[in-house]
Amino acid sequence: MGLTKTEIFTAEQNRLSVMLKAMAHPARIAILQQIIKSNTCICGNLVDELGLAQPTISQHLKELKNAGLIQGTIEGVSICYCINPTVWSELQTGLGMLLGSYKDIQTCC
Amino acid sequence: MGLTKTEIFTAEQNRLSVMLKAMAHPARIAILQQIIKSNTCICGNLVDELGLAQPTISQHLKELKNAGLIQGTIEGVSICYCINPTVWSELQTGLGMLLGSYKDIQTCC
DNA sequence: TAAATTAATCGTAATATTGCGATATAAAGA
DNA sequence: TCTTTATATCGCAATATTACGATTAATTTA
Repeated sequence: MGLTKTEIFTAEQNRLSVMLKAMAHPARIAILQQIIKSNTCICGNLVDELGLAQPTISQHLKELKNAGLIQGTIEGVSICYCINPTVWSELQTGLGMLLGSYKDIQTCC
Repeated sequence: MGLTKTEIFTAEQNRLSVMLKAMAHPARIAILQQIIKSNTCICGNLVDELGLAQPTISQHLKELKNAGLIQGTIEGVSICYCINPTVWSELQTGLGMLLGSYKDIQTCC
């Protein structure tokens, strides 16, 4: 298989899982942190900052872009990436709902 | 390959990515929601609630347990699963740092 | 126009994930 | 003890992910 059965879940569950999967890699977490830190929008210097090859970085950027978390605009020869504010707040809302729904009161387990 | 280069990232980045990967599947999101909703700790009725086979559910539970997000205690014949409060708050902190570090002020992209 | 720079894409190898049928394990009840 | 019930594990097939060398595409500069 290797194929996720998305049809038996809600659109919200599938959407959140797509965003989480995009973030579920140390390189992509590092990329997001870099983009946020260097608020001038980072370009291809990610290859220098992280220790991964250029095609690998490019692929990780693509996945973040596919999930909608980041967006890129052409800036001359290089490309300027930044957080997509809309999707970022969608992520915050979705995660907030899930994480916040648990209240540490149960004495069950 | 298929193998993540964890050695070039920080422990925090790797740890967060492990927790996110555990959550990055609609079935596992659904399982977490069920566990939280039925605060009496859910057991094997997940198989009925979700439309997945028993071995598949068992495997998803294992991955959530491996990431530390849930814990299970034997309750007679069945097993009682619940959220691990410590790891849950670790996750909230880690995600809060990452998500909160972005301020929507940039006019860059 | 030619060279340089930057980033995407192609192709491939190694490994991981997903899903499930079949089977094993372990505790409870007859 | 034998059966039932609840889960875990094994093994497998299909697919996805990760990483990167080689190459391509696009833009800027000489």
